[in-house]
Amino acid sequence: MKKDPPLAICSRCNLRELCLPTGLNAREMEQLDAIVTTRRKLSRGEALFRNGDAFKGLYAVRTGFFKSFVATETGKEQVIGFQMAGDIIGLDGIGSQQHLCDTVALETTEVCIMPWERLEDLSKDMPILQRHLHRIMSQEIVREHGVMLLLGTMRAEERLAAFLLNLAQRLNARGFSSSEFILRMTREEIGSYLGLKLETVSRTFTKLVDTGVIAVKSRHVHILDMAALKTMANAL
Amino acid sequence: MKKDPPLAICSRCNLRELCLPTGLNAREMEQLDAIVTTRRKLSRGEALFRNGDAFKGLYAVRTGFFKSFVATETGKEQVIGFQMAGDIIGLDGIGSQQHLCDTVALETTEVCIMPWERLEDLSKDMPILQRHLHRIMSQEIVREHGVMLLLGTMRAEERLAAFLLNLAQRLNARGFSSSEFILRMTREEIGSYLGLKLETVSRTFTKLVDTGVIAVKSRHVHILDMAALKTMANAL
DNA sequence: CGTCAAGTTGAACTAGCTCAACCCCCGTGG
DNA sequence: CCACGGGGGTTGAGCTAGTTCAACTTGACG
Repeated sequence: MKKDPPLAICSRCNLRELCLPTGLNAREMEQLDAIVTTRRKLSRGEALFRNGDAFKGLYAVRTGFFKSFVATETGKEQVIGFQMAGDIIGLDGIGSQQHLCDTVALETTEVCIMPWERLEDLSKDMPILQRHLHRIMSQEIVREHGVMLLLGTMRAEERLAAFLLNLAQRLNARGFSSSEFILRMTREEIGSYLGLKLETVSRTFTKLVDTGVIAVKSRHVHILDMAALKTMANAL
Repeated sequence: MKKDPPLAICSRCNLRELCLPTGLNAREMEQLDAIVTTRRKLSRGEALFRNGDAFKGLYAVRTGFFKSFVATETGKEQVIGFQMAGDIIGLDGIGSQQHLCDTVALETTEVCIMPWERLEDLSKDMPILQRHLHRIMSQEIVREHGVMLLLGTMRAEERLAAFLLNLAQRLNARGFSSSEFILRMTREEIGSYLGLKLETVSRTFTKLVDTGVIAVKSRHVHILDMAALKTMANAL
């Protein structure tokens, strides 16, 4: 974790449109730049924060993948999301001022740290930022509704199809191929997210391969028939 | 839907501590009162809003129960929450300025309407309100993590136990009995929320009755052994 | 008093789980 | 350079929790 005076990078960051509000003037941009004074690099398996850690601010993913999960005393774990470049992490901590889930790097990653106090402060005089924060939180709520729908009503094939589609769309929005990508998570982690056992995830993968919808080589996924995949997911 | 000049009621509302920030001075309280100019009564089955409706503001439940649910084009429905007095409804609409789920009254209800523009505006000069709004959204995110854990990892008995406990706690926080209450939703609605079929919900109820943990007479539930129920839920 | 929605219960079925064997990388150290 | 060790992945066989379908009961309300 290195610390230096304003990096003045947000204004030139290629993830700008993803994690920042649009329509800021130069002065506002400058003020925002001033907030992101710290970055942090993590390596595979390292925790960005743990359940119970004090909440200090939000994190914007610059590179790499994360997983967030909640766990019970009895050892059950539920992955609640995978975050990639441009995603904002840490919203769970705002309410109680401490984190209520774990977030761990799935590979080498880098995040920008945005101290919450300063965000709250700045948003008072910057309506665009205020609106953006509200938007991010609201969208996270909506995203979770989708996951609940998936967990509550969909069958294994539908779940996996929806998962792959979601990944594809998000990668596409970041300028990557939406039809060919590398999974950053294990079958077990996918299973935990989808409410399935890893064996079921594996079997469902081979089922999708057998029907010619995708090609899979370990973690390398190639979507061959996007339309068919969409039909299978048939539920956002 | 009746409309009259400032009802000046928040300041005297017995749900104050639930839906409003604490620590407001008289002037701030007055400003907040001025926001809630409208209330709305609904009867059983009536929709507060539907998926796609324009987002106008948040709703604070005054009396009665609601359910919110998302649905797919293919007819699948997932209940994402039940709201009772003091709960805030409508956060899903902030991001896109339109609602992305349905919310329907389960019985005769009344809500206070809080126009979003005015809330956003007022929160600029009222840090306590700003923080409160952030808190509400963050807590909703955390709540949904709990539901995801339930849907992804728990078995039928655990789900129902967790559901009943949650209801009991929330009713208790509102001054009602935590051991005896009336369910406002059908078995089917409970099932939709818990990711189970109505028959499974019914069977699980009778299982809990047979083991002496609860007594049930149609929608009337009596928790006989709170400790045992907690053990079964064993996962928040 | 009849009707209809909601709830219960039974019996057969099945999607996904469990357990277990096996394979395939890939990195490490001899 | 090769052997080996171990985490991740696949596949099979049997099992089980929960679903499905269907019959029946209960209770609220006009």
